[in-house]
Amino acid sequence: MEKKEYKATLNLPKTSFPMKASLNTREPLLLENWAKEDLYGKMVSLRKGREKFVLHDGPPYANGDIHMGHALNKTLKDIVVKYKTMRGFQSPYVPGWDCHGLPVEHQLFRELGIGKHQIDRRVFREKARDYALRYVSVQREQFKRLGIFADWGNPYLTLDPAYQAKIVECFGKLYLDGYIYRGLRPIHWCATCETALAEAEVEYDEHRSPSIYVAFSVVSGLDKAFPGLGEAELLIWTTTPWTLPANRAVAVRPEFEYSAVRVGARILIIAKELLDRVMADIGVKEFGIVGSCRGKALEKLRVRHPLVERESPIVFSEHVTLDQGTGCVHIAPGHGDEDYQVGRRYGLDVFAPVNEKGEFTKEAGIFAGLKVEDANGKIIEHLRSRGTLLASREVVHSYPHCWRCKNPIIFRATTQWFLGVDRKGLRERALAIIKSVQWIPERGQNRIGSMIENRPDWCLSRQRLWGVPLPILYCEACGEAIVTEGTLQLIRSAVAERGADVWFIEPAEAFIPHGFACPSCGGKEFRKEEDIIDVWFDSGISHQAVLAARAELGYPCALYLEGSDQHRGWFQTSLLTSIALRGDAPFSAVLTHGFIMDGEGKKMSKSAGNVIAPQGIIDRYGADILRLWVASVDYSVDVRISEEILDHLVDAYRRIRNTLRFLLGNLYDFSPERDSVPCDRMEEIDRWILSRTERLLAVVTNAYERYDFCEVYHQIYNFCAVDLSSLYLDILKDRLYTRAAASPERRSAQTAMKRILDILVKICAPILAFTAEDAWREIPGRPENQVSIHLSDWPIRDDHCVSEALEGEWEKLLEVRSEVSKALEVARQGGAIGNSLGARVTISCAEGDLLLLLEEKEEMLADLFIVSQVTVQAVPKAREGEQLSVTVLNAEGKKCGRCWRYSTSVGGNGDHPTICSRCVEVVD
RNA sequence: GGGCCUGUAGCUCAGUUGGUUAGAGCGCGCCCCUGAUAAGGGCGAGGUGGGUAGUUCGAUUCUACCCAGGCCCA
Repeated sequence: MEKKEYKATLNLPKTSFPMKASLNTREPLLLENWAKEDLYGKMVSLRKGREKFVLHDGPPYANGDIHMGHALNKTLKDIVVKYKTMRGFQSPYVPGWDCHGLPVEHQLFRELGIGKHQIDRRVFREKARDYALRYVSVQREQFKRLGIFADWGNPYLTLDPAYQAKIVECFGKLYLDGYIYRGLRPIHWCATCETALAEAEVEYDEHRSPSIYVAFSVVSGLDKAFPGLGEAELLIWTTTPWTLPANRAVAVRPEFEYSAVRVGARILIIAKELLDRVMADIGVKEFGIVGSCRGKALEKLRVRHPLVERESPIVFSEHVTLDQGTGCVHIAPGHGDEDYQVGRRYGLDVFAPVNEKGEFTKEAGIFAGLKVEDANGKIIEHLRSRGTLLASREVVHSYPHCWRCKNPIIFRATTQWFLGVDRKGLRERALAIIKSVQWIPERGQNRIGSMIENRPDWCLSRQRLWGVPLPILYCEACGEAIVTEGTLQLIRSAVAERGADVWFIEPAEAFIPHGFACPSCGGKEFRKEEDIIDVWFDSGISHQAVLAARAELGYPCALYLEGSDQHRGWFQTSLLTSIALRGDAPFSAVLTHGFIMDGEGKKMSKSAGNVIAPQGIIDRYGADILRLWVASVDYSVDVRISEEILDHLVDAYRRIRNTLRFLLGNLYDFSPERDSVPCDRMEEIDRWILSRTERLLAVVTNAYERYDFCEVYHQIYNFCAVDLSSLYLDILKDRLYTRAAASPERRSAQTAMKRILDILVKICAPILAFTAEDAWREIPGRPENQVSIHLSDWPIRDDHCVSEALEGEWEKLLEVRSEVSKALEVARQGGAIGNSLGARVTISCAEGDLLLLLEEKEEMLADLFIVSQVTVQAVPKAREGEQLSVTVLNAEGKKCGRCWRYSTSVGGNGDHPTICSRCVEVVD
């Protein structure tokens, strides 16, 4: 027989699982196939009656294409859902979208090229609805392309009439339960957009403001603090002179020390620690301290308003600091949140003589009609003329701006509707319930806890167009707010039937029960509230509109999974409403992830030009590469992505894919029922790798349970690269290819490979959703009725082949193998050998346990080292550290033309003069 | 400015309850193979552990400050 013909007698790998993935063309075909099979539907129905694990989707905003943040978030969710499904849970996943709110309004106004007052509300709302629905469908297709399994045909949308009705219902219930109140309160207000802004709608940016020092002369009580001083002035510092007309107090800190300082003809009271800085700032070089006291002693003082004829009290506030200013802080409860809080404590008047356009009202006296920004100059002049101005300059500092129009905004007291966080002990209950929720990572508990502890009441009203109306009516006669079971019932059913637009179509009477009269004055005429509800309320009650409303889900659910910014957003709004409405948290656990950064750890932005979009990654590499990236990073902190990182993932993917391919390729003639070899009759190395594989399964399963996907990734990857590719499979080639196809040795290897493949493909499946599916379909002996790996069960651990002792021995053998490799490399570099099969290795080992082990395993060492011959030699006990030495010589005999190993038996058979005796047996 | 968080080889991650020469895989360099072949294998070189100061016999691991970056808030 010729050399070439011997090749035909080998069992070389065969598989239709291609080396080249071509994910960008292959994945869409799988998606089509999954859709045709209704895989999501099957996934849910397969687990009917099983224990539930519901991950509740936080609704992304229906605006624009999805970005990496969306991709990360949805992929993490999908990994969880796929894993839990394989574990046997019923894990339905209903996706949602947040459809109302300012972003849609902004985009739409931009597209239409008009402003808030230039369009009919009903016409605008129709357009807004179309706009949101357009992006729902854009994003839905983009999410599907990522391989996310979800109830795409039946998502939840906050603009659905049923959802809107639930918003009305929840608001109504909270109202009737006493959580909602109407109050005058300063809020962020954009005078340009003429609207209140939510906290999330405020951006901080540099702004140039006046920086002035103003004296408030003490009119009474001075003797108590500074006996005998006669007269003095409290010095304050502010960057918003326009808030001075609304001044209602001056705040100090009781524990600070205050000095009375003579400056020229006047005596100023300033916090002692800030004295030098203030004097330098107002340009005073000479001054003398004439008295000193604690802030506490200032409490009974009254001071004269610097602009108008009135008096202000001194109050205490923790927010007075020594960072800047004078230690005396001007308080305008109508124009600042902290001021408001202080004012509430002291019963101060919430005064804000500024209208919605940012102009002073007639209550502001001589400043009436001026825009507040423009009034600063006039106010400063006025102070100067009254002799109360000590210094005036300008300062550039961080200042709130409107996220839409980018103009500086103001704090302005307006009538708003609030959810009282301290009503009925809500805050305290929330703080307690937080402790019973599992936060992943744990620091999330601390984070949301301190936020809830400090958060102000929730302003629920918005002066906008696109949202659900506040279901409140007012008596025309007396202004009484009307919210009753009766009105709510009418509103709720009208909204459920016709959508929230009905509020703006029908007259107020449509929502008034027959014969109803104002309980306060008996009035019969009513008008509707014009404001809408904050969109955070929309998504915040999804636990009622979705979890509680859909039988397949259920309230509460197992997990919320969002970016860490949602500690202030959705987690909190969901928690507060859920506790108020149902008395408990809507989730058992909350998992958060970080944000996407570029390769340098900087945030992505158009202007920096470092944006990487998911669509680009999918087009170039495929969704599985993106999914693998998601799994590879530690999402508990910010994650990075760059071309370099993606390149590495492509390499890693290829390694995993080729490992699967090699396993598949060597199982083409293996029938599990017919050919499996029981564990006790397997080759030792096969038992060893099975032991390792079971260990991998245990470690990976545990990592999935902890949502530690990057551990999963590293374990799988290292197993493929190290245990399999460079070791086990490399050694196995000889046996697989050259032994008789049905020999026990080869079947033993295949039995192991089949088990490895089953496990590997399944533990990859939640991550490599597409690749695992393709590989799985190629596995021999798979039950025909299972249409998808995603409908299969998680592997059950088989302890039969697990052996600590065996793994322990092998750890030592592998150390020897590493020594042999080094020696082989030296021989190779010296040109003595090429392929390691050209070598004969002699191991000299000192007497001891290792020697005994090597002698025991001597027969298999040549296979283990992939050389032709191995001899183990005992040497006398050597010095420490020189237990082992390896000698490499050319192999004995001739190279077998079939198995390529060197053997003295080559030439021994007349019929087959070019092959070794072992191969002769196989060929004959 | 405040709260929370991050900073270990080019990359992704380990680890150290303070203790001998800080690990893995990839990438990189050199080499081998050509029966996983747009694959496979071997060897090797890479880290002042963000910086400074302190506590300690000893710090990457503890403390303070600083720098860089992130989320949230002001």
